[in-house]
Amino acid sequence: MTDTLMTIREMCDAFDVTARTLRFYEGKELIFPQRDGTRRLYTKRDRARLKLILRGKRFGFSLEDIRQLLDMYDTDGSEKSQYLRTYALAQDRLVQMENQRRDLDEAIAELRQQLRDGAEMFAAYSQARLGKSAA
Amino acid sequence: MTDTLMTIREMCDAFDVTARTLRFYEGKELIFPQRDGTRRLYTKRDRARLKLILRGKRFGFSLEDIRQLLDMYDTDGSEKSQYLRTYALAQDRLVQMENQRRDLDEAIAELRQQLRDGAEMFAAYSQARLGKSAA
DNA sequence: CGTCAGACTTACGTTAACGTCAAGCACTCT
DNA sequence: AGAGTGCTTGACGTTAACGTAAGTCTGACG
Repeated sequence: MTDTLMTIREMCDAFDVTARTLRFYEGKELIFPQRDGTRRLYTKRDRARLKLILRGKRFGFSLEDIRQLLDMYDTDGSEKSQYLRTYALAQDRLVQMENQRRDLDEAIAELRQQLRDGAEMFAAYSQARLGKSAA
Repeated sequence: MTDTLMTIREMCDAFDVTARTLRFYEGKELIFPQRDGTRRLYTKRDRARLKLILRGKRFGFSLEDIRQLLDMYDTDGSEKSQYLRTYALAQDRLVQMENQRRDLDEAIAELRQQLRDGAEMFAAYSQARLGKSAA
């Protein structure tokens, strides 16, 4: 029943991150592994936090933002202002992401148009090599 | 009829970029302003290229990618292989952007869910301060 | 003629999130 | 005991796209 503590290498394999990354996150105070002498031992709590960190990164949050958000899952329910701050943070981020998506959509549309134009421009040169589907 | 040549400051105002940015792009061989002694004078061609550079940035291209793409608009039509390269580059970038868009969608959905969950978690604490639309 | 705004060159600084050594300690196997 | 493997702590390197500061120069104005 030693499965509640994991070595750094086990963590690397489990989460597909490097040891450097885990130490880096520790330096940034995102996780707090125990020590066996000098070696790190990661608890269930560390794993939960790491999961959230990686999810946060997928959201596009900075590590500093994530450090704040982690407290949202962490606080015991008595820290209302903390909740409100992180809630606001998440909402702001959501707005940013939606804007980003809009920009991305425009860019995609514009780029598609460019590709169509470009395709016309040099169609004569490349008919033999550009994929003519089933012909 | 001096309106075909612009000073660096006029360029900054016209395109909303800093002088440093224009010099930087020149260093990267993206634009090639003339000189009046030591001062830069930007031609119509420079303006056209800058417009494309800024558009490329909106697409998320790196400046190095953009330098390649610029040749797509620039070449005289005889450089077929160049066309094909930049065409492929643009298509790759389009795929990347569509993937990015998909990731972003997922992240937005997930974050929205988190916000809903979070909202429930501390609804009791914050009913008075969270926006209750139309009381 | 003095000076003052702008432009110029050169070069180091910045930010985020790690990567990549370097050098040293702790076990373990043989 | 020697060797090897894994973990540790520094600490400097990396990338992109500029920002910023220092020092010089030049032309126009009063």
